[in-house]
Amino acid sequence: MGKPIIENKRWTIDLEKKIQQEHYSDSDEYSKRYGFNPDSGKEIFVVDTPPPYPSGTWHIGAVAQYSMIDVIARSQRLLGKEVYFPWGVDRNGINIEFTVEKITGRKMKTYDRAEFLILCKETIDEYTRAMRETAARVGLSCDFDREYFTDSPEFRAISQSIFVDLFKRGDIIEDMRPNIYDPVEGTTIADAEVQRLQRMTRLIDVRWTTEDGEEITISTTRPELICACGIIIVHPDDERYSHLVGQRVLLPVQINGRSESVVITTHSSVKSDFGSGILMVCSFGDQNDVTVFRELGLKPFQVIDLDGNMTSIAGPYAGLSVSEAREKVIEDLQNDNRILQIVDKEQEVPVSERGKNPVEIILLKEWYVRQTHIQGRMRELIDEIEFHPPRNRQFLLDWMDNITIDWPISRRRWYHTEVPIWYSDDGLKIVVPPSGTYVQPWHESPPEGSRVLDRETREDLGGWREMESDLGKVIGEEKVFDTWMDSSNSNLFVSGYLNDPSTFKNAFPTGIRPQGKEIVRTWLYYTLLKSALLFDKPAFKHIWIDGLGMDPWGRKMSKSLGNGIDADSVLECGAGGRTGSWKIRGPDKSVNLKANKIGSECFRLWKACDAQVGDDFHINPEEIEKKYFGVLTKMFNVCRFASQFEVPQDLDSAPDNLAAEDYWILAEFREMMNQVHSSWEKIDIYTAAQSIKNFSTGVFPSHWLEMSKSRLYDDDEAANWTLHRIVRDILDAFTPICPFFTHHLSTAIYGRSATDSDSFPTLPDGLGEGQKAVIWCSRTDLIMEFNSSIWKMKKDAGISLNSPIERVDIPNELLELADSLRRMHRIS
RNA sequence: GGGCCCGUGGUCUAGGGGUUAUGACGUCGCUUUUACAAAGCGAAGAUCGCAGGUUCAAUUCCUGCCGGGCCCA
Repeated sequence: MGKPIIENKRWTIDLEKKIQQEHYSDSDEYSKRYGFNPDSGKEIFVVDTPPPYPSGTWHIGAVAQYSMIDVIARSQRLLGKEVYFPWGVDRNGINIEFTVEKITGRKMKTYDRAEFLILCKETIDEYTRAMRETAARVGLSCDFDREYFTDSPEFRAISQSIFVDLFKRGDIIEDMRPNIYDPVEGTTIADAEVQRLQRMTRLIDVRWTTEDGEEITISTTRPELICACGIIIVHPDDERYSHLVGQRVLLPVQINGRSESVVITTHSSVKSDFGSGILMVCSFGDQNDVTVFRELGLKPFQVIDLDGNMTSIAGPYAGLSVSEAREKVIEDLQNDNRILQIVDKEQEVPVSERGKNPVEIILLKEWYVRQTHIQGRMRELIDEIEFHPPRNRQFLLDWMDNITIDWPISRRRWYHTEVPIWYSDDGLKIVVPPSGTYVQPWHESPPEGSRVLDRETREDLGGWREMESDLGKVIGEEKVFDTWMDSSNSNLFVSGYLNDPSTFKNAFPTGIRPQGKEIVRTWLYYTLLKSALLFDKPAFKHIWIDGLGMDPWGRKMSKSLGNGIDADSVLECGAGGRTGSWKIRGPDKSVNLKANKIGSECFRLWKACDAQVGDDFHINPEEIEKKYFGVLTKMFNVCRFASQFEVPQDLDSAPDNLAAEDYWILAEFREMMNQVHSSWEKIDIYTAAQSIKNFSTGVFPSHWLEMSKSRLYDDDEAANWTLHRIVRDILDAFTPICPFFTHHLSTAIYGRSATDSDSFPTLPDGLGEGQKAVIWCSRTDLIMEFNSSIWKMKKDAGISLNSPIERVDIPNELLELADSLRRMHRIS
């Protein structure tokens, strides 16, 4: 026994930052510790880290989620697996295009394409750096040496290779189909990117006239689409209109180059009680129009062009924008005395998620991934995957229930992966690049090794070099991929697909996909789709779907609500003596939250302990400190206490003179550690965290330690062994949650970092297990009750805890502990 | 309109057909026992959202309602 090796009296944020900096500063040591070595011979476990999108500051909810992904990675290392925890950054997409447009005040399409791409790259590089700093600050143990960007040639080459592969198999097709289109941004978008906003619109009752001269009323919010009307429908059971079925009706507006009348028929999609109960079906007002056109085999009219203007079919309205045309049509109808009434009505308008522009459904030639044919098989494959928590599987199944059309993957944007295709002069053949080569067809020719395919049959016709002269002037495709087309390859990329086939064999299906529930319908679904199409396999072994970070009142954090919390402010709270304070707009009034010290370790401990996976969690810095910093202080002091006693030479085998209380606590300890071990195996962070926390701040220090102090001070070998064995093992078991904390303590006391531990610590065989251990565990409650009763007795008697006390009977079951209990409480 | 989640002391949270209903924070009281007052121990504090139903027995299961949240249409 001597002075404690641990000098500080408590854990501090400055100490934490110092350890953190040391931890990341030596990159050799870092990669030895956390780098991925596919040849280690251990079981490979790949984490398909969600590549964050750099867009300024990192949302605290996301940082909290990432810290838990790190807990998963570290716990799997502790279980002896070869973990690949990649660090990827998702940099493709319309977001960065918008950012550059905003910074420069110029729309993308006024730039030269190459020049604009450079601007995007420079801007996103800055954000990328800031993000990596936060990643280190919160303790992520990613393999930063293998950092990947989704806009890198290597990543994009994979996306393009997969595209070519799926094209050859017939799973990617091009077709002229109704597409959801954002006319302001000039691009197609997918169903998953459509959002609905409540807006006031005018519902207009228009008088139409049949061939027989009968007048009928049709209500519409889109009178400018009358020129695209393909058919008029009524409900088959609606007797008011049964006499009209089969008649033709004249369009009440002027048109050009199409029939001036349409036929009336029946369709069950009509709601008879909406408006007059007669519905005009136009190409295309909404998704139902698309369905009716398809079901009835009608030929759609292309009345809106790519700029959102009316085409020649609209006759006098040609060239006007959609909204101008609407006003003009209303005015003309009014002059014609064809408007019966106009009612203001609240309506849900579909808008694009990114640009918030009202979208149109128009006919476009686009690329699609076929998906409707494989839904059944996907369900079978999804059944093989373990979900955490199981109930969150439902989000995915619900989304899949609603899939009725193929996935449009081409976009008319720029900072994305290019569709890797060139078209022959006659348009009948296409040229595709060789696997592994990234191409930009809009400004370059097909590279060496490209192949020529029949555009229709997909048959390989030969090498590009040999056939070049027959193809005429090839034209590069200008369109790009939807960003999900890239990000849905993340698991394949990190598992070694195409780049490292031997690793891929062992690493796929990918170990785990951790993500938030808000992107189940996109990132998760599309990834599963890819694996189903390419390999007929599930993409993952485990899927971990966490809830969302909310403000302290349970509302989503957002700029408009003014309730956001910056991640760095929480991680830096307490550093250099600076406290944290947050002014947050609550439901009623603004509230000031204050905290003195939080940091990464406390933050991670909070997230691990406070909410089960899948539940939304409230982020309140005040509570994080209040509830969890004390836990760190307590555990720190237990270690500090232990550090004053010399560490036994041999911690692997127990001395044979263990006292009864040692057997007891080792039994409790073994049970707790079994619980933690199986929790780490089940990816149950919450239970592991709670188990460690409860044992090491509760029964262990308050009962065993107090009971054993006198033996420890007397240099009792058994007590000393028990103390150090438990403390050392706890640090190992706890290291996934608080890596810097355990690294510091274990290095100081035991000369080796808990973060390096690659096997879950287990007590020597026989110790703390078996029949006797079960009996000891059954006595734990009694031991704690007995101790409490003495403490209470002394308190009631008004004497201090180290005062002697007389005439106390020790319960029969605890007679083996009698000596220790007497010494602990000074019972005479 | 649909799916899912949530409603338990002042606040947050665990549990789950029969318990004395778990723990944390806060409050109050007591205590500086050779680790820890940024601590320990103890106490007070809950008709487990509301209304029905099933049951010998409901906080727990079922139905409906109310309130909050997320996603979708």
